[in-house]
Amino acid sequence: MTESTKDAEYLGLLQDYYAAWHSLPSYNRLCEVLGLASRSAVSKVLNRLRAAGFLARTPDAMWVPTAHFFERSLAAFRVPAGAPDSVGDAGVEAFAVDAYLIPKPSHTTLVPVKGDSMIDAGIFSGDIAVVEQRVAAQSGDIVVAIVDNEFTIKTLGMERGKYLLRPANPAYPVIRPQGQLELFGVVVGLIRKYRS
Amino acid sequence: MTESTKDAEYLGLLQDYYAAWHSLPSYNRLCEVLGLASRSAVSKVLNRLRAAGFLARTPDAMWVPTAHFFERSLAAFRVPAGAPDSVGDAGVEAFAVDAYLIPKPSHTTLVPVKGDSMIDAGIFSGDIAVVEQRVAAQSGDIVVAIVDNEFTIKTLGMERGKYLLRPANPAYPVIRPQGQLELFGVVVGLIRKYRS
DNA sequence: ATTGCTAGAGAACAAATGTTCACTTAGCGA
DNA sequence: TCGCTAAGTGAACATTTGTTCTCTAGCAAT
Repeated sequence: MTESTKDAEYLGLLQDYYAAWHSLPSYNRLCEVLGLASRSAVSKVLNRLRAAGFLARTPDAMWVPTAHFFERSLAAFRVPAGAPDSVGDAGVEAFAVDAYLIPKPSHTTLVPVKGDSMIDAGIFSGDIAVVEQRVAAQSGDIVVAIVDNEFTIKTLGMERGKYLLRPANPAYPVIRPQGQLELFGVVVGLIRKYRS
Repeated sequence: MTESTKDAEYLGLLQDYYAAWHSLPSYNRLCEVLGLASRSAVSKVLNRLRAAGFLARTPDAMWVPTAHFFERSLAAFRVPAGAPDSVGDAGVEAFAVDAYLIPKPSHTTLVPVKGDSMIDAGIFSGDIAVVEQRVAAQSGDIVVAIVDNEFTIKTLGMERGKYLLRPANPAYPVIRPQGQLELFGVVVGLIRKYRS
């Protein structure tokens, strides 16, 4: 928060570069991007930005952006009546969405929601559920189970040591699976799009 | 496309690493991440993934992910009871979360939702609204307006030629702004994240 | 079997990497 | 005006980088 005006500018340049390439450039390229002549200056800038919390390093000493690095778009939100139109750069916030919702891409599937059995949980037909494929889940999780060869989204409940699937809509019955419950995954996020 | 099973696995490992660190690792680290012993093997894997369209290179020859890299698998509607596992499976198509939700990044802001005035519309406190900044909206749109210097999300309605803001919760009153309605934008999408 | 093909191992290489120095410059307060 | 501090320069350095080469093991088709 104490980063100087200059460093804020450097941060902006970095964010723009990242938005364009989804990666941070090498020192040599950073010289051009930041408008610096020496790599040692680049080194100092990076360390300052790390101190300010915008960058971090992997165990292999690679520079990586932190959550703060992507925060800018959200930061604009408590703006009073003025015009928060300084939204500036594209890509950044879009990219944050993906990272925000999908921490484990390779185990994640997007499942379209059909039906209104979960409306009381704010899950509507047409929404897209972000599902992390797992074998285990806890009571209370919203899960995707396979019932009668169809995906179904319900809240996982437990009754006398047996799992059951609870809809969030009084018009639907609780499902008590006979035998093993076929669990596809756990709903970790939700995506909805309005109009076209 | 035609990438082998093994490459699909490599891609998954890369995607997970990227999700965790927001950058691609160096060759040495890639050896560990991919479970390979030689950097030359890593090189070949990367080139194969580039041929498949998942990776690209910057002008500086750095490896960067492409749009394809961020596509998630969208489960087909009615997957039969089997296991619809990873990438190449039938019934699973690619889906880019960012492009889906945010077609116009430069006019789009993410606004955290506070309060429960829209619960009946499935918009909960803690959700994040995808807001496209516009001056005009239609009756029936869910909009972000500025009332008393605060963002508020409501359904835009019209009554005798005047705009009003309708909550989706009977416990809240309809807002009839005096004078000009200060419109921030239109809610075009919604993002929700469950637990950890 | 034999052939061909691909994935991966391993070594060697020049080139680029990131860090650390000592040095210069600019801004600021006393 | 004098220092002091912080930002940036430029060179030097050992490491690491990514590429290329050859070589081997496994697999499929014949």
